[in-house]
Amino acid sequence: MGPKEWFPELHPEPDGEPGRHRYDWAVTEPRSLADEPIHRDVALRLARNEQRYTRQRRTMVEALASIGRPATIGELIEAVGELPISTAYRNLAVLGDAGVVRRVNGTDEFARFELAEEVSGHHHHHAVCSSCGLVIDATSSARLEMALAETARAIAAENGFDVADHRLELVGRCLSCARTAT
Amino acid sequence: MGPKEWFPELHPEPDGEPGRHRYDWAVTEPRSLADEPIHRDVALRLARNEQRYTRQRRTMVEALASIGRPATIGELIEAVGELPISTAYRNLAVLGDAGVVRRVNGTDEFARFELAEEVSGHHHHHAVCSSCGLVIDATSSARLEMALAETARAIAAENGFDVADHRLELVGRCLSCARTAT
DNA sequence: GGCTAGTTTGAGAATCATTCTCATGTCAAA
DNA sequence: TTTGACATGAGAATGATTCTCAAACTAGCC
Repeated sequence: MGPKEWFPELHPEPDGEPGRHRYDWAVTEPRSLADEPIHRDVALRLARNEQRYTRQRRTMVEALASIGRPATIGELIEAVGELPISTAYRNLAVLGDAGVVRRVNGTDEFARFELAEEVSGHHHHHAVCSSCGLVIDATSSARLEMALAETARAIAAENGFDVADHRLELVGRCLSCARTAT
Repeated sequence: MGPKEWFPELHPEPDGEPGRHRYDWAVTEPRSLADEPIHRDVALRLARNEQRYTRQRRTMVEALASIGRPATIGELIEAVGELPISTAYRNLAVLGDAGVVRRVNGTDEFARFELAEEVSGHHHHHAVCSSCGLVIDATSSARLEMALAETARAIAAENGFDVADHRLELVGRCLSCARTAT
């Protein structure tokens, strides 16, 4: 198919370098790659899987961190700005394998993604809006968390299931949908 | 277009009635329609939505009840025997609107369906296998259930979310996958 | 009994989120 | 700089779910 134009309108050739294009996802800034603890952690987890922490992936991690709740693919792409769908899904899969992001199933048909608790350092549960599908983080006190863990442990013992984790899901109406009657 | 053959190989014309076909979903047994409490309840809920409790739908409800855990479309079809996919999805939607069945999201890409707790009378939570996606019911003692409800209530209060329900999900390995290493 | 209106069904087409393909660009290490 | 391995982007493919519509059914009326 010959040398077709590849993303030319978004990334024109830099001046003085004909034939060479600029790519946002190039890993060209070693200085700032690990200047934040979270990025250092992500880079380490990716390295364990022999994966690179490219600029694209860093942008995605930062977008997920800034959104602060499980984000759909659309929300993630919007937050990042330029992000092809195929790359978004592929990198989410890579980050998922590395234990950096976790996939969250809500009530609608859209998958949502959030930073894993081990990366964000933010243990939480989820409140799901049964009307619009919005998922927000729900934190709890240490006392409540202990009761919940104890409950989960006992339920697991009663049912003979090899439980590694537990998740509490609160189903109801988000503030926006609660305002709009029915 | 024209009068094409419609499902002829599965439901041949009954003897002596040329031109007439037999359909499994026909509502032709009023006697046994409501002879069980659960069927009476389901019929009532469907009637509230101006929907009929056809034989197909009753078969689906019975299959869901007998499976005893959230079932995938494939499992449901297998349990029923003859059940077109389109009819299965449509009736699950109808039963869902009537509050008879509930959709359960597991860890894999398959939606699962179970009888609503109001119909089955069986309050429970779910244990999800992170390996194969199997979802089984997990019951808990009254004491644990109270602690869990209290926890959910407090978390909801802390986060200002209009919570109507809560669900606990235990993630781990099912017995079958725990046996098979890795 | 038959007739009519509205409902349910089944097969296949359509939808659409997600995954896959592959040519091309980029990185890291000699 | 060369080379091999990995990352990317556009589009095609996949596949669960939903939609379409003609045909078959039920309920209610005569």
